[in-house]
Amino acid sequence: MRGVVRVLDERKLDVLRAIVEDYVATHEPVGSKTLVDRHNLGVSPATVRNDMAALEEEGYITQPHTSAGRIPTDAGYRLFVDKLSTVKTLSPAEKKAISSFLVGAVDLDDVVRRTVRLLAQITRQVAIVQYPTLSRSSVRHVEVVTMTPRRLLLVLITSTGRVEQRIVETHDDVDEQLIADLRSRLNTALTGQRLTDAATSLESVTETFAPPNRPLVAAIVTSLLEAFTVEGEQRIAVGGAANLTRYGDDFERNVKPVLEALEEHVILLKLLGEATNPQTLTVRIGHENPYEGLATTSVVATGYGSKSEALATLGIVGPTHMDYPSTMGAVRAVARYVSQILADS
Amino acid sequence: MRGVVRVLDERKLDVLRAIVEDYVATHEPVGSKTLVDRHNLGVSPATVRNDMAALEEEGYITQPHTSAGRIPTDAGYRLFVDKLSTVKTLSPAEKKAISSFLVGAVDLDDVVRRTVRLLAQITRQVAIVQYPTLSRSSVRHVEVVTMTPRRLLLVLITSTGRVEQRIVETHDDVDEQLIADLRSRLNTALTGQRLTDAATSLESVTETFAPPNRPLVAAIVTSLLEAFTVEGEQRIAVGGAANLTRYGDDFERNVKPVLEALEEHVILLKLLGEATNPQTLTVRIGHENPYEGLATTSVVATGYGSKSEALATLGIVGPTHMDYPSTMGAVRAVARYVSQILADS
DNA sequence: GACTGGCACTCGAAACTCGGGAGTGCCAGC
DNA sequence: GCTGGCACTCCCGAGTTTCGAGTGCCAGTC
Repeated sequence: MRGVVRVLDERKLDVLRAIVEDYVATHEPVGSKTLVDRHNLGVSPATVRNDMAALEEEGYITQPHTSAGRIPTDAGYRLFVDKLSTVKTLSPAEKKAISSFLVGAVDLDDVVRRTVRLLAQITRQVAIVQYPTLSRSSVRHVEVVTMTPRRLLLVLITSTGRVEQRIVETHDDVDEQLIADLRSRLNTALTGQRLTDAATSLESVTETFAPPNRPLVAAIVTSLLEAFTVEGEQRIAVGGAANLTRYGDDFERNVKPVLEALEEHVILLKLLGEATNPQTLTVRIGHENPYEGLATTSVVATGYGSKSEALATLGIVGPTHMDYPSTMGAVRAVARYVSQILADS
Repeated sequence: MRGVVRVLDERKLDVLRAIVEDYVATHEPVGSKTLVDRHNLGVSPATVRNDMAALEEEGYITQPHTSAGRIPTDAGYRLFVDKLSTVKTLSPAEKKAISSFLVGAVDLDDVVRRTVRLLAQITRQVAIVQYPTLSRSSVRHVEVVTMTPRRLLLVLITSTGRVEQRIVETHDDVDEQLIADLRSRLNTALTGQRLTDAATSLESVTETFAPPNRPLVAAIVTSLLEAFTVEGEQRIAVGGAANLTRYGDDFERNVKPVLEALEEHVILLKLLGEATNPQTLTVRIGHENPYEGLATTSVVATGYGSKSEALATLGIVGPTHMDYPSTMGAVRAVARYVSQILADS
């Protein structure tokens, strides 16, 4: 067990880096000879073999079977991401493509849709974008519309441009005058409030109404409260599932669980994790993921929103053998551009 | 060529039906012996072989290779769907499951989301649901909200409960009083109007404003017009992509084009086709589809909405060798329940 | 001590062979 | 018109062989 604490020297790290890069490019186990041929390591295959034996001992690479080349382990990728690579910055052309893709969005939905598409396209992975969190935004406007005499539609517009709707069924026909009254009182009480604080303000609104009207008002208030909290957090957009075809074979084991996970937005939220600011990239590799179906999968995510606090998270899901430097660069760049668009000019 | 017009007798049709049912169940070419064993056709394998030869001559079945069993062609499925099968009605338990799945939806988005999920679950195929078409609905309410001094949010609420949003950027700071004025005039002019007719009403609204304000009003009107038309039609929800794993192998050829098509909502809209009333089921089999990537795929779709006119279309996409009677039954049933939910009780 | 060339060994992938069996078409007979 | 019989076809899977990339180890060199 002495070997475990041994410090890996510079060249061994070079070898690991070469292995990761090669494997990512070819998706085939890489042997000592090929490695020396393709990267100019300045040493002989035999030497590389020794280094590889050491790296395997440390758990950074592994052999699919005896007498095959090596492939990186999760730990190998982790070391690569943390120490051996630098996030690639995009070319000016790519940057331009991003911004031209995002301008012209007509509303928040459109921004999110375009972002998903863009992210999927440039990373060639599955893209996931969370809608701006409600809890950090404030009330811009509340609208109450009568659909039928016994059916109301509540519309909540937040400072982030997100629009939430709720249908409320009532037992008795509602009075238009009362609705108008309610609408104005709600807006007076709520406009500008943070959603998290709005709950208390809502209660006091109820009390300003005459007792006979209380049940109706209470129903509406309850519905609004719902809109303020749980449900809203969960909205997510997914795109680029067709990129899963590039996973290679072993469809059943690799692709199926991913497709299943993509249907479960709760799982996706866990995958994306806590929102961070756009400077910080979260990378989860293989088994580090909180969902076992994605053991052959990595997630690259980051927050977006204003500089001071992140509104929500976006990222991609792809095979562990992805091109981390490029992918991370793309995710970060997209997050920054979206933040800009949302902050407006 | 005489054979082409020959009328297939009763037993040959029985044989075709048996072949389709067997192939759908096993996904393996079916031979004369197996067929006689499994279905009690009352004749010998040799006789069935003669019938099969005739059916192949007519183009309803084919052999993957010499000395293998037969599989149905697109034409075979077509005949099966048109003449040889009856749409399966759901069991009471299933019906109950459907309605309990759909009640409790909080808004239109929620209805659509739940419908997609439900449809995918009971058909075990990929489900597609189009949002209620805007053109057939009318304006319930228009809201204009100031986000920042130079940024307005338009919210359009339709009679079908659909909520459209549009962001409008202005060159100058806008006057709150003007906005309030605009809001009320817009609502007076538009509320109750069909979206298709709203365009003309909008123009007249512009003219009621003083010339200095016209540019701003025009910008808003333009944006509203957009919301009334194109973009809105295209909304679609997709779910159940994980069911694609059951397509069997030949992933590259079968699954990839489907995944790609699912990303292209324009293609999906074409696939779903014209909205019909919930009584009429549209089935497109294999090459009948307007998209060549889906040559091994069938689409079962129908309209939903009120009895008199369909609001939009929903349906499923699956391999041509699907269980048509059950699938068609499920699609029809879901469409009816959704129609009910939307029409309300 | 670190690196290298050489060498025997391992073992999966691909090519090949081959028999079994499901399925067919045809034909003569009932 | 249906049936049993029969010769024929040809895919599939199991078993076998070959091939070669890759390895670990060792003795030799700088």
